[in-house]
Amino acid sequence: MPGKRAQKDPKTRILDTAEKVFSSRGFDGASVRTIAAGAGVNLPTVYYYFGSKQGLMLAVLDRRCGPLRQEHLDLLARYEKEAGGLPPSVENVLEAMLLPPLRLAASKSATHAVVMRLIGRIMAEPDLETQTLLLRGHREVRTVFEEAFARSLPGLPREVLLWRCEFVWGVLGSMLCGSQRVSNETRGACDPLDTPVVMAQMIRFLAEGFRAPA
Amino acid sequence: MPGKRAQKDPKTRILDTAEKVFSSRGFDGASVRTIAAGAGVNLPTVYYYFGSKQGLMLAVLDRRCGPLRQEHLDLLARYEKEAGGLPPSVENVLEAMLLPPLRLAASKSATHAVVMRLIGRIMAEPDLETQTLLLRGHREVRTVFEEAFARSLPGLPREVLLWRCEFVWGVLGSMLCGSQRVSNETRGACDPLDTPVVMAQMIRFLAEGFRAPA
DNA sequence: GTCTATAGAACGATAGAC
DNA sequence: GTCTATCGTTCTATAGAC
Repeated sequence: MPGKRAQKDPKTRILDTAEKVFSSRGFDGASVRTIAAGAGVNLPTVYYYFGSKQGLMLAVLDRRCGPLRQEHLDLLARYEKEAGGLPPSVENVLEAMLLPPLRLAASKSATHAVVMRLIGRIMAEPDLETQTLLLRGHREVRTVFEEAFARSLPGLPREVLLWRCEFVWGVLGSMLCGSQRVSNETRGACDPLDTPVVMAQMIRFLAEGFRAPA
Repeated sequence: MPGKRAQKDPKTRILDTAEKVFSSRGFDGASVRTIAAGAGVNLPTVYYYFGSKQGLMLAVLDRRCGPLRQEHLDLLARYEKEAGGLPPSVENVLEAMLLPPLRLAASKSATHAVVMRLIGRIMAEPDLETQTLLLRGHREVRTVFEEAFARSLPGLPREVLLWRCEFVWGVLGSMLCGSQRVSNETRGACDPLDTPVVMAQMIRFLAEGFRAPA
């Protein structure tokens, strides 16, 4: 263990800074130089640890995606268990889907907050190849929730279910990357970083949508 | 009028190319040089007509936003008239909100198609000032639909209505800028460029959400 | 209005000393 | 592992001839 007040190691400082800068400027808008300066290291240090700008971006995502996926799965497992054999309610599945990212986005520790805006932004990533690469860790979670909804709504045709899952990911992404915009345009009436409120509003709205007849 | 088969004027060619390039690469990822080359003009010609990269982006948006807003208003007015004094159904308001951009996005004439992806992408624009500038033409349309929903759902508290409008714009944006992603991830089962299908799916889902009790 | 040429700065990435 | 220095490229934007 390092000294009582030692700075974090350079690799961590670079990741912390990178997720802030990528989050606020986007991948193209961020520069490795800015990240290096913010982390208090020299430019080649970034390349020593991460090889390239894209490698850095992937490392930023990988650091958060594991824990986030685990939160998703744990929450879903808890509701499945509470339902005891029966499928959990649509509301509960939605909560397992939405709460972990929204809670992270609203986290007061800025280092957790920004990466969620980043994830929202990836959904609008221009380059399809890059986007696919960045979303590779998302596929498993997608599938898990597709199946959870299928159990909760056994009558719903597969195609309709897929559409509705996409709608939910779309709303989530727009709340994650557009929290400032939403707050601005509603003159403060709606703040996506107010987790309890946004959760309640989203779940009520989306649950009814999911239950609409096909 | 120019000759029978004369090329369009340079200004138009630049705008056509710019909306393609901005749309596929994003604002930061696009370069003025690429746009100039694609339009068959030299680099300074772009600056002669549009002054700066941001000026070009604004011109690209302005060219489409007027007609699009008009489509929104015309469609809404038609449904208001058809309802004859009564408020139109939530489904009709949703259609007036969603159809013009989705139809444009699916347009076979590529020059109309791309700008819709671009509009979706603006919702994820990193810089808040730029985003506000780019969305300035959107405010009037936002307000019009807020009021239309308020008439169709008179019992709904204002705050809840604002949240639900944001959810709809969020879903729309994600379908506009993420059509390739959605199509990929559902292995072709859901194609946001299939206008009749996506309209039917969205309206059914979102209308029920809107009608959920507060 | 459209061109050649280029300024001036920032970029991603690397070589090589220590 | 971390540094200085820099390569080679690309960028936005402009000066000035025609």
